[in-house]
Amino acid sequence: MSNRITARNSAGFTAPAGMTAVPVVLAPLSGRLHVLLVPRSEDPFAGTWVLPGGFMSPDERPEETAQRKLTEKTGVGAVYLEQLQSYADPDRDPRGWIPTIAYLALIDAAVLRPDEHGARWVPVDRLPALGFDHARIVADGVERLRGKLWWSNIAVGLLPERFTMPQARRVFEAISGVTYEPSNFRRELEQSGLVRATGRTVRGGPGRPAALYEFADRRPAWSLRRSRPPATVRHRT
Amino acid sequence: MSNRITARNSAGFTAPAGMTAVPVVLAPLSGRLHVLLVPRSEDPFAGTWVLPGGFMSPDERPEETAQRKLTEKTGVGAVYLEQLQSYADPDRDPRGWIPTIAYLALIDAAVLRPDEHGARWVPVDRLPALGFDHARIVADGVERLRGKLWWSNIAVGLLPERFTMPQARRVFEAISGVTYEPSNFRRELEQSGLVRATGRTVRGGPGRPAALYEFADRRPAWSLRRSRPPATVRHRT
DNA sequence: TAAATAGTGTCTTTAAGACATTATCGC
DNA sequence: GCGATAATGTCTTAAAGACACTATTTA
Repeated sequence: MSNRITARNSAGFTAPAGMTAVPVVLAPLSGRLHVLLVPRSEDPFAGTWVLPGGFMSPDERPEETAQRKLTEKTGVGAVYLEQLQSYADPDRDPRGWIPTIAYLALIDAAVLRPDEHGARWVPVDRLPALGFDHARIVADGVERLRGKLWWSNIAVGLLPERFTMPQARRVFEAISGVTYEPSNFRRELEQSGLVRATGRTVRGGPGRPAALYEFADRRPAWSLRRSRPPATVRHRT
Repeated sequence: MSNRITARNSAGFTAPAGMTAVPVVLAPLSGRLHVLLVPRSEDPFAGTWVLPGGFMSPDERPEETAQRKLTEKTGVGAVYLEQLQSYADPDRDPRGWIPTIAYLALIDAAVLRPDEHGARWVPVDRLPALGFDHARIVADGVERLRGKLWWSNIAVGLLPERFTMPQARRVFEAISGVTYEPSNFRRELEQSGLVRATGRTVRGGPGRPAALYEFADRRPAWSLRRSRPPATVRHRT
């Protein structure tokens, strides 16, 4: 027996049963990259963890759906939201033909709040079994974040407005899973053209005060670093 | 008056009126990057040029739709097909709520055939007015291709199975719009780890015969070149 | 003043830029 | 042998790797 939801449009053709949007919310927590999951109470996949997505309404742009679902589950807006990709195989959802558009959503680690609504932060390398094709979607989100980390200002979403080099370094390390040599890290990030010193410093614990930096542009942007497709012709006789 | 198509699912909710897939078929032709367009005869946008997409059926994976539409229009299969992204704003299609998934499709310049079915190759920097949001989709496709050119083996889709360095160089130049210095081009492409010499050569016109290369892997892969996120810690006491 | 943390300077290594030179064809 | 095209070699320049060292804080 199949109790799949079906749909038909006013021209008589079969239509998708619905359309969903899911944010893959990532944040570095205690040195490791985490993803925000919610428990699923209904079938299918009751009892598993899933991404906090939901159905789009016909008057909503998909980013709005992703943003709305995120806010409902965490109370925060995403600092950074970009489309990941769509998953539309006919059998990806047992309920019927329901394509989904996945979004990568990044929020400042500082504004994270303890779980409400049962939502939970889970390390991306320790995922439980997820419902639907959400494990694949999380993997795609992590890959995108890692891939763009040094080539764009995507980290805007993961750092506060002003931050120190060591702070940025710890965030980058949590995402990439490697340990950077501090002085080279500083040089690379400065040379990337993505950040600039504010001239201010912070002190707190022991040690020399750290200089505060900010992103030159908080809108999505690519790194200015020139590494580097092959040389173009300059002088040729 | 609105004659938009609407749809409702068996659970009583509004559903998308349909779902489409569109391939952005790119190929270098006579030194310039071209995109495959078809004339649109029906409203909306009758008389404009559009991408050769079409409606998905409920039992079809979206890549299959994109591939099928491509074959219907050109008679060839894509060598390379990757999802670009989705466009799902409620008002993107005057006919109704019809999200679309766009695909980047690359085909070997050698198997291109003269236009059939009225399809036409148009230089991407000389586009006429396109219907729907297809101008934006083409731009996104071109950007993706350019962005991945040196960092992946995406050029697999644009070159024959065996190719010479000058041949590859001309293809790369058509895509990026710059002129590469031949010997450095060779060095970079060899060092990328993406291609290897076959040991064979071709002769034809005048001049020294060119060595034939092939891609080490024809499946999607990233370049091995190490350029380069900052150094990781090696020796620390 | 010691421990802790942040920041600077610099030498080495590697990759890219810019050619000049050499090799091998068809005519 | 000559023009045409492909391939190799090499010197210069720039960026990344690998630290040692200096600067400021709190306890």
